[in-house]
Amino acid sequence: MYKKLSDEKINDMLRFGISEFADKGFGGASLSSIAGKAGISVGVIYKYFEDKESFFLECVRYSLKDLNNVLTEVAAESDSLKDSIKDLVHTLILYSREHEEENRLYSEIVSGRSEMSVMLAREIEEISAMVYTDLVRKAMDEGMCRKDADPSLFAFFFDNIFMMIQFSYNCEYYRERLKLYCGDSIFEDDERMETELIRFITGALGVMV
Amino acid sequence: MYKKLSDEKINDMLRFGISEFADKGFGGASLSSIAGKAGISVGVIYKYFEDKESFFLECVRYSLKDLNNVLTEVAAESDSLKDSIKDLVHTLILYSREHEEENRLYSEIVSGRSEMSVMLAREIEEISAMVYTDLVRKAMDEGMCRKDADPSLFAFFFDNIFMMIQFSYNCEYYRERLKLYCGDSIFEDDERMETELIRFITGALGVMV
Amino acid sequence: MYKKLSDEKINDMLRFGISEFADKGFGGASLSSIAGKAGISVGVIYKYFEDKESFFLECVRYSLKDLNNVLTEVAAESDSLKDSIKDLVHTLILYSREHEEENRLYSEIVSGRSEMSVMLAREIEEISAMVYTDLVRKAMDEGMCRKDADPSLFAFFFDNIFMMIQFSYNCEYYRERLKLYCGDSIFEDDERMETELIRFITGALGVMV
Amino acid sequence: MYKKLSDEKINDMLRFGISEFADKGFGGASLSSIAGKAGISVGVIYKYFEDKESFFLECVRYSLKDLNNVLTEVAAESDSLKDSIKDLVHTLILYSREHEEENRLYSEIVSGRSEMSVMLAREIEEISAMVYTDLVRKAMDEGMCRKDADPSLFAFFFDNIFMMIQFSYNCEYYRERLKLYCGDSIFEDDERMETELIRFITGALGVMV
DNA sequence: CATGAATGAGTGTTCATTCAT
DNA sequence: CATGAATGAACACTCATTCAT
Repeated sequence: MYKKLSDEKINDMLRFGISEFADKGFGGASLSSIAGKAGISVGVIYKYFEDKESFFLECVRYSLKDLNNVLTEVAAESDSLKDSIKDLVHTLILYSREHEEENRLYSEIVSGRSEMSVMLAREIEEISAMVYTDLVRKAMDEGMCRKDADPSLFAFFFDNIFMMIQFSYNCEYYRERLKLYCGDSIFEDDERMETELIRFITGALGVMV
Repeated sequence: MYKKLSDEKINDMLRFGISEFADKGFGGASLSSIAGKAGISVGVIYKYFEDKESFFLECVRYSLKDLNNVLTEVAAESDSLKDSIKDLVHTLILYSREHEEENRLYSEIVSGRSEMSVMLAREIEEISAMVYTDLVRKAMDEGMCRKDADPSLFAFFFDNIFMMIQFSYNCEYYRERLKLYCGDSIFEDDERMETELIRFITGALGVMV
Repeated sequence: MYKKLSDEKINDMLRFGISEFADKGFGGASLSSIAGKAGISVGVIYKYFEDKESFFLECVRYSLKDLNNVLTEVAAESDSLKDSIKDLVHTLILYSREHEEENRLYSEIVSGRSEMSVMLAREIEEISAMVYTDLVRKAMDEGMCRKDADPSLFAFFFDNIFMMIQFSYNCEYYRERLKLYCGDSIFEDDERMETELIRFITGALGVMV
Repeated sequence: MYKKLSDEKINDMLRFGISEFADKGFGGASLSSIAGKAGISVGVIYKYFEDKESFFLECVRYSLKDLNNVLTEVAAESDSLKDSIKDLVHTLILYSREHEEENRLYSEIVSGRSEMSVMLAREIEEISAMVYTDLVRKAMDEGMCRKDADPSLFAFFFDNIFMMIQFSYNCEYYRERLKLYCGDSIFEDDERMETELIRFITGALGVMV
């Protein structure tokens, strides 16, 4: 009670929010359940956020702020397209491994049907869309990959696979689906995934060796 | 799973269920609204199904039973890998265009968190997993594509892109995301999508010309 | 539970609604408290009414449908203005005595500040406004009362007193106020009230003897 | 009832309280909104008052202390009953015009159901009850009006009309009701109201000319 | 056996009230 | 002593589920 929620509690509020939204979806999540788990009162959520939607959005932002940044930073660092892909794929798999909840929340929002969807898509995907497209375009200009690609769509396809990898490590349906293709062992052999993914993408882009 | 009541009514029950679940999601859908639209009583849903979730699952099965079959049939028909890809991509885009509801429902289940995810993934994805993997394996055996591919994972990546295309034409978040890459015009230029997708996939698989 | 609320229960729902709204006002009344007292579930109120406001309005209508009708009928029955006033006053006091709850609800709505106010005023007051005005006008035409009156305003003043009498028998503040003027005994001497009220009004209207 | 804090702030607290209670009613008013507008903290309200109701009562007292005093002073000033009535009616209409907030608050309390109703009625109505009764009694003694009146009840009826006029200029329901009798124009013709009200009352009291 | 009215637990949200700061 | 963040009970309202008819 009483004075200023400790930073830790505020953090808990968001963490348990993320967890609940990731598990039950926006509609299924209950604010009082979140408050209970975080050891705060329902009212306090409304001190910090306008309503359930605002709170959800903040959870999403808090959760995903690094997600794509990590990848876009990696994309910017490497010199050649080839290295970029290698680093991206490596980071992607690591990230998928280490951010279960964030990735499940991500999967939750992409299936949402509210007006938030448009806003969130812009916020979350805009930068990576630009970065990946530039990556492809630059490689084309520099003769580092096939010349006949449509950079926007190739970047899009490429990002599609990335997105699906994240889900495939973290969301039940996707996990099971990956098992159908590769068996349980795939979850214990990240190197295999990494190698093949690099092959697939460099092949698609016609990356020069 | 069920017995009497005019077949037509049972059909309506499922069709309107599909429509409502696709539009509003599992949580947002209301059984009485569905019953109302189908011209039956709520009670009858409970005669035929255990609870909302069971009914939802049956709607999903009913809706998606052809979804991937269409693609697997196409995959089986063509002789060469190259033709298969061409036909698959063409069919995929057509299908994405013409089965809005099914695709939105598909997106609803993949993000779902029920214990049924495992069962559903098997039911829905098993055949295409096999077919695509075989397609790649056969092409490798016949020397029609690169030799160094892992057929399971390459089929998986390839199916991932297909899945994302379906969502990208039908679900809000994904649609907005595609716009970020290509602008609004992409939704009026299916040929562009088709061409580039074929290029990307044939490139990735190293399909021989 | 289960099939069709008995007519008695529906009646209870309205009666306890009236009682709660009369006691606590629109804002202060609680639908679950009403449901509890009436021995029904909250949900059932929503089966019968759109929302709290609709339910409130129905309670008001149910409660007040006779209120002014009683008076307007009396006004129509008598031949002379003098007799009308006598009968009206008599009926008014009887009614004030016998319809505690209705009168308290009436007092509740007149102090309301919602958009309902305008609608309710029209529904409840329109007929008596016309009847009383006509009563005065007719008496003027027939030379039964003073000629210099403004029939609309005289009818209005006259109805004002009627309204206040209703409140003065049923609402705490008004009751106490009446006591300040006349002492407790006034509540045990309806004849005194009746006689004086007739005198006051006939005097005001200049009724010919 | 309270002690420190700059007098100005205490004043603000009450003034904004009055305004909020008049606009939204007891239930609708929010203490933090009032505190916010008055530039104080909610806590300070609780330092000075037991709870919301006590604060409300103090607002009422502060607001209404002059309300009836104004009229009772006017009643005392004039010599003849006739002049008194003229002056009272004139002042009443002016007051109704110029004290919207106080009058709406007045209407809020009279319909209130708290245990304080009794106390408030005494505080607010006692003096005018005496003054009006004396006015009538004195006029009777002096042969300035009819002899057969019951001074208490005649004063009561007369004050009833006054109260209703106040509400009819300021409260939605009552305003609409007045419109039903006289049309919108009545709100732009105070002279008409004044003239007729004087006629009605002098008639009722049988004031000698 | 279909019906759909009734149930009641559960939701988001508000706000009077408390008391650590 | 004023502050205002935190509390939590209370509200209107929804809807999956039940079972008398």
